[in-house]
Amino acid sequence: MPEENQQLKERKTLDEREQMSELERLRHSCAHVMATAILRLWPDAQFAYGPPVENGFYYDVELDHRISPEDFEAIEAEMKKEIKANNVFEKLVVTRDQAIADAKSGRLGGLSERPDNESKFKLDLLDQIPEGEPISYYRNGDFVDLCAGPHVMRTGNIKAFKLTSVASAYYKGDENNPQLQRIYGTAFKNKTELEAYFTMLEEAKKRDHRKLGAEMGLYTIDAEYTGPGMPLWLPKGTAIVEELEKLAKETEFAAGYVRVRTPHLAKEKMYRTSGHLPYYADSMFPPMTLDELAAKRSELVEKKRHLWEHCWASGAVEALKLTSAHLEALNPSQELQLLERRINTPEVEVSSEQMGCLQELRDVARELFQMPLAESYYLKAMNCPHHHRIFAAEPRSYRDLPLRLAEYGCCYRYEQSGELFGLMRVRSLNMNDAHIYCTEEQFAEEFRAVNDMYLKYFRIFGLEKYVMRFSTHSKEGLGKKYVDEPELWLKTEDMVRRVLQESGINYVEVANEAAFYGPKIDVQVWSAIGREFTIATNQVDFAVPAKFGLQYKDRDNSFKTPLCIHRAPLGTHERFIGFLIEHYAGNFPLWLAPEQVRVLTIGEDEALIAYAKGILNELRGHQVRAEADFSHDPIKAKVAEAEKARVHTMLAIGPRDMENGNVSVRLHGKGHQGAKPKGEVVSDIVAAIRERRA
RNA sequence: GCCAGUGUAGCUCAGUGGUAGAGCAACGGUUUCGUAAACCGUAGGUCGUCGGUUCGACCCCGACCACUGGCUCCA
Repeated sequence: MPEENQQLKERKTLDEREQMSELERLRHSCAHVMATAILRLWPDAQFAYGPPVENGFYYDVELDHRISPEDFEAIEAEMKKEIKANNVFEKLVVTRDQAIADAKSGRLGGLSERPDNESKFKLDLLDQIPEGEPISYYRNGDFVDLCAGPHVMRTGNIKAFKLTSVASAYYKGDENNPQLQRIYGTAFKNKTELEAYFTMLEEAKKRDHRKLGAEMGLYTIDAEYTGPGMPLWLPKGTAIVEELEKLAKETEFAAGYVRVRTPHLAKEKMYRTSGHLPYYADSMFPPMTLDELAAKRSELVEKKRHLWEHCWASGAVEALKLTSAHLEALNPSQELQLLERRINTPEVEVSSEQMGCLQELRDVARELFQMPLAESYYLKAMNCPHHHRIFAAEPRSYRDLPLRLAEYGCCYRYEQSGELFGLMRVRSLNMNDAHIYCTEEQFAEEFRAVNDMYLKYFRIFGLEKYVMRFSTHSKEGLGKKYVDEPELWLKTEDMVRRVLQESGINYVEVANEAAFYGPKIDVQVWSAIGREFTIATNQVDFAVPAKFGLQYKDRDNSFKTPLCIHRAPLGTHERFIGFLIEHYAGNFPLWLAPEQVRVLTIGEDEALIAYAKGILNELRGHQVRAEADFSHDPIKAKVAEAEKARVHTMLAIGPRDMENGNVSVRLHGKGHQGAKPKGEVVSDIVAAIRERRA
């Protein structure tokens, strides 16, 4: 099934291919033109896949020469020649035998036949084309490629294109396959659209959370001392973190959640029991092994080895009728038992010297056996097992359910080094986590309530576009990728599907991407500039509570295992704030702004400063994050600095304001709002924060 | 983890096989001013780290680290 899915994704049906938009045709055609150009420069190149993608196209190529952006100019120049030649994209339908012969001659994905350089990827692709499906080539000039099309009419139709980047990719996405160079480019109907696209990219760059995060002093990543992927939250960033926590705590409290706190570490047994270790050990930090007796232990092991040797030499072991093969198979407990038994069996005849040696050996073996074992602790990569143990901490009745345990717990995941990305992919993460334990009857309602909470958050943050990706299991993965409970899977997935349908949530179903313990829902949202983010996840767990033996006593006095819903609507602080930075372009609404208000004085009159301080203190008394700028700079400079720092509200105070009991208000990015009575301004600010106004 | 690219002051960037430069920020002073930047001065860098080549390396070479673009992964 995984392979099948992969292929479905890569190999569109002919019908689907006919659906290609005009822009996709153009881009796919541009990929052929790029291949043509690359072959002019490096005739040995072997091509694999070259599809259009969301923002352009790519072509995967195998080539000894490492293509770098410095080569783009030359490739683009060759592409321009091919475009200027205005060759027709000509479709040729061939027989399978013909295609195989052409691939073997190196003709497919080439400018001519290439003896000793067969079109190996094309041969493999041919193999995947189902019997009976027509096989076609597309030819432009000398370049002939195995391709189902469709294409634009002529190479000259490509009016605006640009190569953008080079990356590597495994053939068919499988790391066991050869690694190919993937050359990315994009193409548009005309130059204006191409330029608009690059302008949009520039915009996105300006909103990049890494750039804004540094500029605004929200967080820093100290790879040298703290470690890569482990952000340090600076005071300004912490202000945002804590606002989000406050929002989550208030929302969850109102929805009947209770809060818990759990340690960052747990013994190996925790993750053995939960079943996470076999699946995720690689993405956890390696365990810390606590063994205070390590030195003593190795000393005893050494001593025991010597004693065994001595016993062998003295013949004591033969007297016990033991072979070395026999001994090697023993574990410490068996070893000890065996020694005890033989020593205490009267009919075994050994000399007193031999007996002394055996007894000494037995004593060492016993001491070793009785020593406490080393303990391994893992940094927690998820909160669920800890919460399960809280569930297990006391007897539970059906009257206690649903039990909703919430925690803003810090987890640690050993993400692959190449995977780290600003705040979006980190190794230390704070999750807005909660686990809801409920009965099967309660499940639908609980699940619906969780979804409602997501929608509520979307409104607060002004997220208009979202989709919930509902991931289900595959039969083939049962017992491998997924716990082997076919009926429970189907039943639970049905429940989830029904709730999604009934509550009119926008969702898509994706096969084969569930968590190992149950179906999951990933929440995708789109930022203000239309970039997609997966911010949250919501999972059903029908397996792990049973592994921990979690039970509640039902009405009929029988014990039952609860269902568990894992949910994290705000995902991790890290990713969510990274998303918000881009979404708001760093211009946070008042309630989230790190610096909500800055009081700016005009002039340095003592009475004026005192008046300004009064306002500052009043705001702080209301828990408003307010700062002051009483420096010597002219007001123009103070305003410029505050605007640059993205302070939400600037209160300028000069002699005129003081005389009238006013302050003059300026909003970041919105300019001067005029002077208003002091009290009115303060209560407005406080109300806007309380209501979390956009 | 894999492939490729990048690494000069807190930030944005110049620069050269022969002792490192600018603007902004910082600090000190002058300026007393009404909504995006008054003026003068001072200080700030083992040019990512470690090795190699060289009379001499920030520059050339190698390894490592980090970041970036992808791939793979994502409880």
